[in-house]
Amino acid sequence: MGVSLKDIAKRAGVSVATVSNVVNGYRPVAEATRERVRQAIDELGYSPNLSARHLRNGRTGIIALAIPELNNPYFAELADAAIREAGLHGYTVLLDYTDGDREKELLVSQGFRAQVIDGLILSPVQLRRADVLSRTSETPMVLVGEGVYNVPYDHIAIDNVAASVAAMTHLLGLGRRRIAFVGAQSDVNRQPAQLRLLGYQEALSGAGLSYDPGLVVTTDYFGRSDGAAGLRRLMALPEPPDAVFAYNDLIAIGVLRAAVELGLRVPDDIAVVGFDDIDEGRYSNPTLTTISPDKADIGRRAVAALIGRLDGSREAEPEEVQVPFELVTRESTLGHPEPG
Amino acid sequence: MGVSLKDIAKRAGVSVATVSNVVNGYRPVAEATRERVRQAIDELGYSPNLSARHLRNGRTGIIALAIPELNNPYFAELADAAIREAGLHGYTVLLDYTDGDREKELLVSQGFRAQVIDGLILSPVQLRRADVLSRTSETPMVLVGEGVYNVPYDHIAIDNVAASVAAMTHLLGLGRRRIAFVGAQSDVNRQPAQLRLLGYQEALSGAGLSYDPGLVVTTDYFGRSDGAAGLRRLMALPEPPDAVFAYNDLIAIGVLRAAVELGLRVPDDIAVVGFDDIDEGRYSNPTLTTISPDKADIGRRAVAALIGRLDGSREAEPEEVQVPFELVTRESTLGHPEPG
DNA sequence: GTGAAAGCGCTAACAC
DNA sequence: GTGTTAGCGCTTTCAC
Repeated sequence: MGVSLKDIAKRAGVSVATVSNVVNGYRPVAEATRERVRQAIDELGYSPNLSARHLRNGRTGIIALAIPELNNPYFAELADAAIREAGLHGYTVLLDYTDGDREKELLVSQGFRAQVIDGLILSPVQLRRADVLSRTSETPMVLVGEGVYNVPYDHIAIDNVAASVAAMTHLLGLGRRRIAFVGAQSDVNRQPAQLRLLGYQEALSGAGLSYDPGLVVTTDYFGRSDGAAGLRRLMALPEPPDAVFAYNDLIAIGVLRAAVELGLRVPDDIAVVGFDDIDEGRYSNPTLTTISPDKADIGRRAVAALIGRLDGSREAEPEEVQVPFELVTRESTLGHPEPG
Repeated sequence: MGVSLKDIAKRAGVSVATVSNVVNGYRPVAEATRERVRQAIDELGYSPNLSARHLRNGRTGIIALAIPELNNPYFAELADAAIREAGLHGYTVLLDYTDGDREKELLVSQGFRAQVIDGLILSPVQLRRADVLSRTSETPMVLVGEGVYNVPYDHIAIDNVAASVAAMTHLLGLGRRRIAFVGAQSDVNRQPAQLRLLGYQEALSGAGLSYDPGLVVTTDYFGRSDGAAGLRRLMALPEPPDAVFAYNDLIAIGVLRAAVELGLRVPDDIAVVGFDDIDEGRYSNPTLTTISPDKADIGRRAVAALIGRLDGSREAEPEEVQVPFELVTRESTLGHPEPG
């Protein structure tokens, strides 16, 4: 199985306990002894067997990040940040997929994998508040995103309602009056969609506009194709919209694409705002105005909070951590710059 | 530490060996006994401790997938497929980042993490053949992508030269004669870029065209911004190109964006072909003609090959597995359909 | 400052 | 078909 503590101990002429102490530094070891052990380790090329260590002390050094999917650049960026931050603390990240499926989210939160991981960061999509409250697993957990509020777990997210209002205010300020929302979910438990829709409604009523349910498009999922299909439906209305606020950037990009296919000019005929600020929107034609949550910050804070719980340095009550966001204005609402 | 085999054994009134056999099914167990054990497991909520199992049999059930980055949708899709396939076989995937950095690729291939993982799938970018040949780690490894050839490891990839020729043949067939290549790498060790460039050159000479090094743009990396910068440089030439073959889709999308900014019509003024067939290219404006490797197949086969090595079912000599590819033609070479 | 030894939970060889 | 037990590599308590 490779080199073990015992091998080193034999080589250095000391006990395994001493080698362990050199490796971990829990107890002082005489300088000369330490040196001999060091040398033996170098010569034999020892590295600790993590399974044995875990079996002993109940830790694996692995945390799980459970997200709906990786194909969505938003989660890819989030995962990226989380993995880097975890690495800084000596933790390894295991990615888990939920497919945005309630059963899988439940499974993950209930401690499927609990034997392998020290803690869990979950980005729930369908999970209900009651599901979280009735969780029995003792594995520390941190929530990210909009899934669930008011539960006894650290929760890292932006203020979705405020962000949506900001997006809408921008559109309203540009004089748009028939603003559609694409990406509502038929499933009432798809929380994030609810919050963004709420912001949409608040902004409308704040501007003295009435809420027209016909302008709210429900989608099955939140991909590019959903956005494209959404715009097609909207443009078939007797009174089509002059702007779209999309649940996320992927949907918005689908809208942009459908606009081209329908021969519409963006933003002249229809302005578009997305949500997430994925890289793709910086190079789309036209470029995409969007809400930019600080994704790296979310990943970092989630990992930091979880590790704080793991090592006991974070003992305060679970916290709702709000991460900053920004409205990034680009061509899909402001128009193209002069070519050249 | 949670429920152990011993707890179940006590509850069911049998030995731990029997419980183990019920759980793992290595040896037959009488139906009645099995039932009692099953019940005890359900009541107490047992799940095996993987660290202990690993300590015993030297397996963790975890394989690592080391890729340059997740932000690139190509790798996100690949990872997605690999993770799903691994799950089917009861394996969990640990994602590792190399940042396309030779040092990190070396570290990974040399068995950093070796204690945690049973095997490794590596997508090398900078690693040299000699690096791979001098590898000492005994952790089974499978290579994916174009990094390195002729090494004693299973290697899953498409035929990059043939794919590049296919892309070029398409452009040549459309009558393009000044075709640029964007995404060559100054570092000669960036293998994939070399192969695609080779295909580019072969196709040119096959068409009786001379190779103009001025039409080959070297980029630092292979992102959207590199593509945009590349096109700007090309269009500043005295004799600008009438087509671009991009090293990958991200670069191609940067090219599409820069074309808009420069006031060029695609494909009328300049046709564009990418490589990878990421989702993004299906919804870009214009949509992107590209080479479509079967990414899911690559992920699946890599995992299957690795697991075959792990469980001993794959004993043949290491193999170069060629995965099919396809040329997908879209608007960036064929032009827009009529709006409506 | 150092060593001996127990035991974490599991599998597999061996005995019955 | 079932039970007993050694031992995987490690940390940690208790002695010295």
